[in-house]
Amino acid sequence: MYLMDALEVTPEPELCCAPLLRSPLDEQQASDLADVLKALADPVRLRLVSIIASAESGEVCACDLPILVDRTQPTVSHHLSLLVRAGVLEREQRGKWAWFRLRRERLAAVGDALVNTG
Amino acid sequence: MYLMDALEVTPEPELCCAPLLRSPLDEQQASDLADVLKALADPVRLRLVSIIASAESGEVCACDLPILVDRTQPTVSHHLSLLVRAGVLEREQRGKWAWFRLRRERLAAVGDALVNTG
DNA sequence: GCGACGTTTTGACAGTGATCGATATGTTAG
DNA sequence: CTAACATATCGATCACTGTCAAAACGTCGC
Repeated sequence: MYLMDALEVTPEPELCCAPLLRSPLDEQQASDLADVLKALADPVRLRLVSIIASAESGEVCACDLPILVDRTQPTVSHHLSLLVRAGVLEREQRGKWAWFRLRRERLAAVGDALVNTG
Repeated sequence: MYLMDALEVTPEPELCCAPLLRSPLDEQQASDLADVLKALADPVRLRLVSIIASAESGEVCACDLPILVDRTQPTVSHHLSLLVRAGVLEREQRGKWAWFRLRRERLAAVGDALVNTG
């Protein structure tokens, strides 16, 4: 009983993003979805995501990325941190190196928000 | 035969957007997908899309939108024209009024690009 | 044609963001 | 501890964008 109340209070961890096509979004919902979309709406960041997504091991070392996207190391670092903050990437420090993995559920949730009716 | 060649030359009308997760995007693909995402990555534009998407008649008069999103009429006009240019909305002039409809195929194509593996 | 009304365009401004060089932080090897 | 290296942060610059008021454009009814 008490347990159930406690659980009731905790909002279930929505992956993100109310569905766009079901009903008019309120300002908060629109702002939340816009934040994730903004994180994705950059050519360099899209290339970073696609590179990481198609890595065989499922992860990529940050050290390889500046050459692959033709940007300086600080610029790439900045883009990666935006993607992590948006929940699209996962970061893991291993020794001196930082490795990045894709959070597919999160990307799928954004895709669903754009497509699904409810 | 000649016809088939002619058809072969004409690229089939891609709705948009190479799949993000199948292989590394080249600069052109990334730039194209980023353009559509940029058009969507704004709270006001997302609200406009969601309002139009959930209209019973399937279309909305521009005249009703400024109040609904709490922006001036020129600002709303600007956002609507961006969405039309991005292919997300369709515009139809009817007398003095401009009516807007959602292009669901296009939105679905963007969603697919984010989710599908290829 | 004229006046009223809906819409778009223009011009200006403030805020944001992508980028880089330089510097700081952090980790490992010796 | 120190030197070497990977990454993050800082500061500056430049381009872009959301916003509005004002003006231009288009369409309708008279």
